[in-house]
Order: sequence, then structure tokens, then C-alpha cells
Amino acid sequence: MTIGALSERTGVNIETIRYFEKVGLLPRPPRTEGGHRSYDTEHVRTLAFIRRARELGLNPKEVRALLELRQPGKASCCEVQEIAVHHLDRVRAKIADLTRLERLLTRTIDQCSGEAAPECPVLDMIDHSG
Amino acid sequence: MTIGALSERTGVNIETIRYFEKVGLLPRPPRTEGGHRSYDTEHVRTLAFIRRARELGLNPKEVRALLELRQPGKASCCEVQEIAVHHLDRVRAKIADLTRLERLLTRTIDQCSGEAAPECPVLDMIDHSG
DNA sequence: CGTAACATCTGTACCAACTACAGCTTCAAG
DNA sequence: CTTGAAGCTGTAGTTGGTACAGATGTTACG
Repeated sequence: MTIGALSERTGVNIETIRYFEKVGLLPRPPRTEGGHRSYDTEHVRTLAFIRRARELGLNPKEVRALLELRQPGKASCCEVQEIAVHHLDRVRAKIADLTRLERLLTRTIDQCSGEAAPECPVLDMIDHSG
Repeated sequence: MTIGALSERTGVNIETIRYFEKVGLLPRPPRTEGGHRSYDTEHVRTLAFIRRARELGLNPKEVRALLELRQPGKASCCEVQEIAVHHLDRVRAKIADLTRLERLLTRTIDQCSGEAAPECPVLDMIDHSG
């Protein structure tokens, strides 16, 4: 499979595939006589895994760790769980942050007259928050 | 006030202050004979405003717009409100995203045995999600 | 007044995590 | 066998800053 076909199958940019190879996320594939990369279904699986893990918000270092642990024989659900739990903590902290922000914004916007007034609750809030 | 003093008063890095000036967020201050920047309390206010607006998650373009609207005589609470409402929408969308992710992670982690098992619900989830 | 120590100056390079382009080579269809 | 698409490498750009290097300005102390 060419890099273009792999890109289409996984929805990952061609340039990004080569980038993942360069930084060691995707194993380097064999090459054709002419030097073109030649991928197989295992590469498809790995690349899809990387894309989904990134979509879930895991950072590249964690993705690398998961790829390691995913190899057969590693058999360490408990290390995977550790990464996942840590990520869950971050997600929850982020939700808490954003929820506070949401309340602050909602409260402030509610005070807006909606007119072309010189007094602006939103600007005042930014000026005095923190 | 020197750039160092401004940095201390606002908690913004010296390099970042110069960066904000370069990209047009902070107005360029007058200079001393020797060419050093010389700030006043208005700069303190503006820089603090920028920092807080960024902390609230507004992007530089929005911050620039708010700084415009904050100038006396502009008097347009309604344009400010528009920016704030749009930002609130983004915040709510992000919370919804993260909440879905939180549920998925929680559900998946709950299935973990916690042992050094070869079967891993988390890895399976990543493999099959999307 | 001299000088040492520290602050600030400009300009450039670096970070993550990609993305895009230039200039060349290879591949595949007709 | 040609031609046009696709792939190759290597470099540069992106965003929002951060970190030097090397030169100059400022200030406190003797």
C-alpha cells in the first residue's frame, strides 16, 4: 500500500504520516526499489490507533507508551490503566475549569443591556477578574 | 516604569511583553534617551487586561477586538457581548466534548481488571472507537 | 567620577505538532 | 515511451510564546 492509500484509509495527512515516522510513532515501512514507502494492514491499524488516541486527547508521549504496551507479550493492562486514569484526571480538571468559566461568562453576559452602552459588564469583568 | 517593573507588576514575562508589542496587542511605549521602554499605569491596565482575557481562553484576535472596543468613545457593549457569547458557545461545546470523553474513559477504566492481563479494555476501546 | 553589576536592547533561533512547499525521482496508464 | 500523477527529501512556515547571544544602557557604591 502506498502512502497515499494509507492516508485515504486512515484520514491522516500524508505529511503527518511521514512526520509520525520521523518522530518514531509509526514504524518505518519497507521501501520499493524506487524508495517509495510500502505499508501493510498492521500499519493501518497502528496509524488508526495513533489518530484515535490523539483524538481522545492523549499526548504523543502517552501514545508512544500505549503503542509499546500494545505489542503482544507486553500484557500490561495495569500500566495502560495508569495512563488512562491519569488522562481522566486531566479531563476532569479541564471540565471543572471550563465549567467555572462558563458560569462566569453566563453571569456576566446576563448583565449586558445589549445596547450601545458605554458601560460594559464583560469588559469590567475582564478588568477585575483574576 | 521599566519593562522589568511592568513584568513584575503584571506577572507577564518580559519577553512576552515585547512579543505583545510586536504583534500589536500592547501599544508601543515611549523610550528613554538610551532606547529603553518606559511604561505608565495605562500600560499596566492594558497588559493585565490582555493576560486575563487570554486566561479566560479568548484568542489573540478576540483580545485585539476587545482592546479596540475598550477604548473610550467606542461604547459598544453589544459588540463585546457578541464576542463573549461566541466564546461561551465554544466553551460549552468543549465541555460537552470533554464530558462525553469522561464518560467513555470512566466506563472503559471500570472494566479493567487491574491485573497484568493480556486483555486490555482501554487498548480495545482505542482500537475500536471512532 | 569610575567601574562593576545588573537591566534592557535587537535579532535570531527554538519549542510542539504539524503543514506546506520546492525541486527532483518514480510509478502507472495509455 | 511518454506524460502526468504521486512520492521522495529537506527546508520553512504556523501559533503563541520562550530563550539565548552579544551589544548597550542604567545605577549603586567607593
